[in-house]
Amino acid sequence: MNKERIPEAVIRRLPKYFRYLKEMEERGAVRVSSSKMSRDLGFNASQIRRDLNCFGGFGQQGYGYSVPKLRSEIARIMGLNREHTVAVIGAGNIGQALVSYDRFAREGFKVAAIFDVAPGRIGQEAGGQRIRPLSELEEFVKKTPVEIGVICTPQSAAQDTADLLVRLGFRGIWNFAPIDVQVPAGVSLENVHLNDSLYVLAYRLRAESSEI
Amino acid sequence: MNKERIPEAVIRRLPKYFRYLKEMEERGAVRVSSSKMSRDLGFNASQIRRDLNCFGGFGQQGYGYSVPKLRSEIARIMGLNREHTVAVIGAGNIGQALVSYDRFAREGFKVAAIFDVAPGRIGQEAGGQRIRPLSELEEFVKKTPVEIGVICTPQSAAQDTADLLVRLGFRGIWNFAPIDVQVPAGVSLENVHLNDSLYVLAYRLRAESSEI
DNA sequence: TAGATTGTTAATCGATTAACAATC
DNA sequence: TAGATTGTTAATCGATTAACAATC
Repeated sequence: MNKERIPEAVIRRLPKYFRYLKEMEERGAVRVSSSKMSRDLGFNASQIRRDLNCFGGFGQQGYGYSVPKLRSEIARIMGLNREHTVAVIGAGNIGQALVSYDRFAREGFKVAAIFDVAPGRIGQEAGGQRIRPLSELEEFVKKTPVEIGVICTPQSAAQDTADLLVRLGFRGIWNFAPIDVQVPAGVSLENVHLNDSLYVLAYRLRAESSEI
Repeated sequence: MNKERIPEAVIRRLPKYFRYLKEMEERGAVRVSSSKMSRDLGFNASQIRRDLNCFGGFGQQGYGYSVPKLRSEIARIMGLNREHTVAVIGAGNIGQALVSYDRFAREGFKVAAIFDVAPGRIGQEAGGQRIRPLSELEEFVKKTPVEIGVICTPQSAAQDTADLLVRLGFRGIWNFAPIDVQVPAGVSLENVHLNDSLYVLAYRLRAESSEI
């Protein structure tokens, strides 16, 4: 077990391990070796053992890893062993889709409420939730603590929304606006950037077609 | 200019350069230096010069880079100087949100059609498009060539959908299902993994709270 | 010309992979 | 015990950063 800072690359691989182990467990597997994981996930076996050892010695020489134990350890490391509460800011297409997307709820991320500023949207329904006026957010979080704010506003409102969420004590921000919002240290942030992903795809299409 | 393979890390930074230069151009900036970009983007200035030099010597000693020229070069490199056609497979929450999201259309990614298999969805409207039966996809792409397929199906149908898209000659796949789909060489693929991003956020929340 | 800034080589840093002793 | 596989150190690889000559 390594007590140093966890490299970003390792953190980004944790969800892959988790998804893999969850599937293995559902299929009834009880043990797995780093070499089997290597074959299935396409990561180097040394890398897998090294990654897992950042968090503790979960394996056993000569045997490998216990699938249920390793899955539950990784869930614990990622904080997936408890529920998270989420508030969605912006009830446009993406905001509504996220509220309606039951997969997140099934994985423990519960949408407590969805907010918007547009009078035409306030009061409408989205995913079984009444869309509330953003002006009620402050009061709402006083009654119902919420950890994660999801920014689904237009780009122009994204940074202001982030500032508001920080001021109201949100501890994590999941940003879908196509801009890197800035938050102070202590607030966790994931900028999603769907656009960037599409741009990278366009790049590859162009590169594939022009290089041969 | 460097004729070797472009590192993945450089490709992932291209969208950031593009967004930045677009904004600079809209504000009327005509020149920019690597050191100014470094301050604004938070990348090292050497890295920026090195990145841009992968594709060509776009700068001028003593002056820097022309904003409009660099923006248009990067647009060309990423294939953003032309339109792309897109078909969305799966008219659930995310599929419908993507069809309705006009930002993609504004950036040159036009949704030609949206498909589903559920009788309850077929014939309904989403973002001004009639939802078509997936069985019509083959016929559709014969008449209207489509480059990019967007997988918005449930996880269980994702790989089959990818296989179908490959068979029908799609050149790029943008996958929103929470699984790494496999495609043969020559087909470009971006797995989005919204879940993974949320898991990483949960990890950081947990790490922030337990390390101090 | 003098000043500025690129393009590019060299140095550093960090991440990945290989190797193997420890041990179940 | 013998075989298997981890945990961990050492070697390699690649990406980032620093330095500076080239040159506008």
